[in-house]
Amino acid sequence: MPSVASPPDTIEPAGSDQQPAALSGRERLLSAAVAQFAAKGYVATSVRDIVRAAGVTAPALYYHFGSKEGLFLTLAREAVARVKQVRAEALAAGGGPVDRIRRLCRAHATIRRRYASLSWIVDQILSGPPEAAPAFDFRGLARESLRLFEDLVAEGIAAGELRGCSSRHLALALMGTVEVVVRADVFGVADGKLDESLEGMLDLVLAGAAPPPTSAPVPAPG
Amino acid sequence: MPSVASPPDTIEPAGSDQQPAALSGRERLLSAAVAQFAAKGYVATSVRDIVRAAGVTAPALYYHFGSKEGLFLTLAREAVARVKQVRAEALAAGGGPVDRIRRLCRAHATIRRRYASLSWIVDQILSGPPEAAPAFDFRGLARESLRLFEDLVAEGIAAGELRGCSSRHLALALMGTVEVVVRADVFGVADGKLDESLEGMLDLVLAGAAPPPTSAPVPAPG
DNA sequence: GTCTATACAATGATAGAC
DNA sequence: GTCTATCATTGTATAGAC
Repeated sequence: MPSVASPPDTIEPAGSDQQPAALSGRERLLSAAVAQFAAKGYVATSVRDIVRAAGVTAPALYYHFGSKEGLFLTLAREAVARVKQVRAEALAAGGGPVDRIRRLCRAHATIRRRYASLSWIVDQILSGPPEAAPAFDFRGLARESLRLFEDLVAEGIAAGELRGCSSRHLALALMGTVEVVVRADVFGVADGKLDESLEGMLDLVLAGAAPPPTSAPVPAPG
Repeated sequence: MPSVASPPDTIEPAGSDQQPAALSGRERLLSAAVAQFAAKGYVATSVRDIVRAAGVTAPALYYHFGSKEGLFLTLAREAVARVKQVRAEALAAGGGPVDRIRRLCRAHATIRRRYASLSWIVDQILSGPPEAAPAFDFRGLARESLRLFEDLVAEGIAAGELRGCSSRHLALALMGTVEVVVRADVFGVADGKLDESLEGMLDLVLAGAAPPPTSAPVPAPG
């Protein structure tokens, strides 16, 4: 019974691309597939490419995953699981709504950089319409994220940490912030400046939603 | 001598997908290719798909563009030209720095929705790394856009329309705003609300960079 | 669970007639 | 400038031995 993510880091081990021969064929296939899909896209990656990189032969792939698409879907499910996990962790840490908003942004940005290959694969499907890859509902994940931000914003408004504004608009702006940091290399932003850029953008966006400096501030309800 | 974009709207005519039989084979090929590339991605689109949709045969494609890649590059060059043109128009209209910033954002968002297919093809190459499509330097275009926003922001700060803040960070936040509007469908935002969303987000982000309401405001230098 | 060997469809591209 | 016919290659996938 195939269960994903049992080994600590099947997918995308830190750094180089050699695979410890100790890994099973199945694991080597998963690992090789992320790299190949990310580098060339789903369609452009052939089964031959994957099995060669994994050091196994084609029938091994079909034995474990049934098809190229099956392998992809396994990867996709793992990606979703990781996002949900990171989300939960970021929220569990507590703090005020704005603190949690910032943490959630950082968490999103971090996981998308840490698992850049997986993340790109997801993007491929999200932005790119059908047939570019097997059907998989990543949109649900995106909508969930937006909803999460909206709820946090609403909470922040209720708590007086944010001024009354459209929670939808602020939530979208926050997601845009994360989006742009993740694709920052496209704009020529140095890797070392990504954290700084994210914080700077968050400062700006959240400043736009800061409550007006009234003479009688509302520190906490009640 | 192949020259692109001579006819008013070779690429992506409004609405449906029928092609007026009056168009030349070359034009029909271009038009069909955008649609197909956008729908399935570069690699997943076969030469046969394109020529069938264009109502011509394979040798016609090779006669005009030399290869599938050549056809793609022709499209890519046209996309870049359109972006530069729209940019120029948005800036030429004059007004204060903040006005031009807003116009530039709207222009970016509009053109990317108007030429959604072309735009998606560009994204495919921008976000997705090599081999997913022929090499083409769209990054230069993205960097140019960022630079443009930075300059406008700097100008806005100098003019007192914006408070002193990192022009890089504000520029990135603005690009994120556009980015998120373009991909708004991913988050389940209704098409009819895109304009409203963009304006709302711009209000928020620009509010975060608004100059402090000093007792002695600085309406204009000198 | 992994291999060798192979089936068979689809691909990008071309030769040469008109 | 467009066609018919075709090539070599690569694609996904499988049968059957070990």
